[in-house]
Amino acid sequence: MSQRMNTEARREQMARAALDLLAERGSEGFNIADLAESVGLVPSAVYRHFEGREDVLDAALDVFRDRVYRLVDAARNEAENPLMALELLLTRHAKLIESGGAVPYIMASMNAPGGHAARRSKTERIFRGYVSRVEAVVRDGQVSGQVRSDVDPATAALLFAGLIQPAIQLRHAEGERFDISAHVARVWDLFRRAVGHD
Amino acid sequence: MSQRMNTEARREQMARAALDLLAERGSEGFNIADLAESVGLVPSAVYRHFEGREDVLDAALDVFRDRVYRLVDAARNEAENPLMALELLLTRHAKLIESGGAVPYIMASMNAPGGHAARRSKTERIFRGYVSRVEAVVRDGQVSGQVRSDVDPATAALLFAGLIQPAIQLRHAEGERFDISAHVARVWDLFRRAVGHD
DNA sequence: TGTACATCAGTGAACGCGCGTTCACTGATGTAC
DNA sequence: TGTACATCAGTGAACGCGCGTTCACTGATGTAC
Repeated sequence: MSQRMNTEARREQMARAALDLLAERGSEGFNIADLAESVGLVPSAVYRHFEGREDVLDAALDVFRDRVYRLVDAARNEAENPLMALELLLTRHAKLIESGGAVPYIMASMNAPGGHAARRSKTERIFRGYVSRVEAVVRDGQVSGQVRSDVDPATAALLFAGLIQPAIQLRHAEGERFDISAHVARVWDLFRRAVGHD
Repeated sequence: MSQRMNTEARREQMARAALDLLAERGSEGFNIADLAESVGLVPSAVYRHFEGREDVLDAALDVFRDRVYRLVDAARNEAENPLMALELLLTRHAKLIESGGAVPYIMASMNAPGGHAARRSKTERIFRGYVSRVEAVVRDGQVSGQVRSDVDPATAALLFAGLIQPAIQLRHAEGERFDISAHVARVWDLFRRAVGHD
């Protein structure tokens, strides 16, 4: 028998591990056997802590949501002004992509059609939550005068989300050869010019 | 016995049908039984024309590739100048999304991690081909003077790809309530400001 | 402080469903004479 | 123009693998007295 844990701690651990697997292989490739192995247990042990596969994915998405939202909130709190908050958020996304962190890949894969209906609507809610948080930062930028007042915040927020998504894909395709940080720096210049003054 | 067809015609028909199913349900939800049904045949009939599931998906991606590249080429040929070509391409993407066409959804889902290795590398090649075609249009724009010469064409092309991707996702999430055409018009203004003069 | 008992996380064997795939067959269509 | 034959697209039953899920069990850990 492996190391015993109380069910709350185990659920947490498994949800995190599931998120990592999700990032690597997508929901299509995610399976209970691999999840169990990644935490050193046997497949049936998973059912001590989750109702089933979908329940695991649901918990993984909760972890994902918390991480993404925290990423935006942290950037907003730490930066001196709204535009710098967005720049900080963007470079942190880039860092996560470089280090193989799960968050960006999941965000990218949320575009995919199909899959479990409830799970799909959950990822959509998470994405909308992300975008509306970015939108709030854009509004801050308008108040502070950094962002032009004729810019539609919702549109700018979606544009911001679009700065990273194709880059994630190229990174996945070309690996190390694609310099994410350099790309992000260049695309940030374009974004600033799009929403800023002059 | 259903309507007989020679194998070339049937392959074509099935590849197209497979692309539609792929757009609706993703590769995860795609299955041979539904494909067969959608062309009025029995599952085993599929194997008269394809080696197996992956072979079907491969053929569907060929159809997809041809359509996407043709979309870019057509916009480039029909428009008066490079910037108008990109605008035309963008509005056509929007139209396709509105009408539920397969192309945009597949493009979006190409971000997803996991899946068959060969298939994945194929979608990556297709995406790179798309981006490099857009990049060529951006270069044209620099030659014609519409696009600033300090803009990196590859970066601008990725930014362009990012204009549509998040919109596809919101459209999927919010359905009719999300006005894609209006969004695309607004985000185009931002893009033009990002890469154009003043 | 030690013993008896209850709880509950982890195990391993087995089940069963979905689904891709195979194969011997049918019968329509096109070709040779 | 009609008959015999070859070809080959479509059929349906059956197979088998992968994988999610169940369940009776084990034994570690924590609690009551």
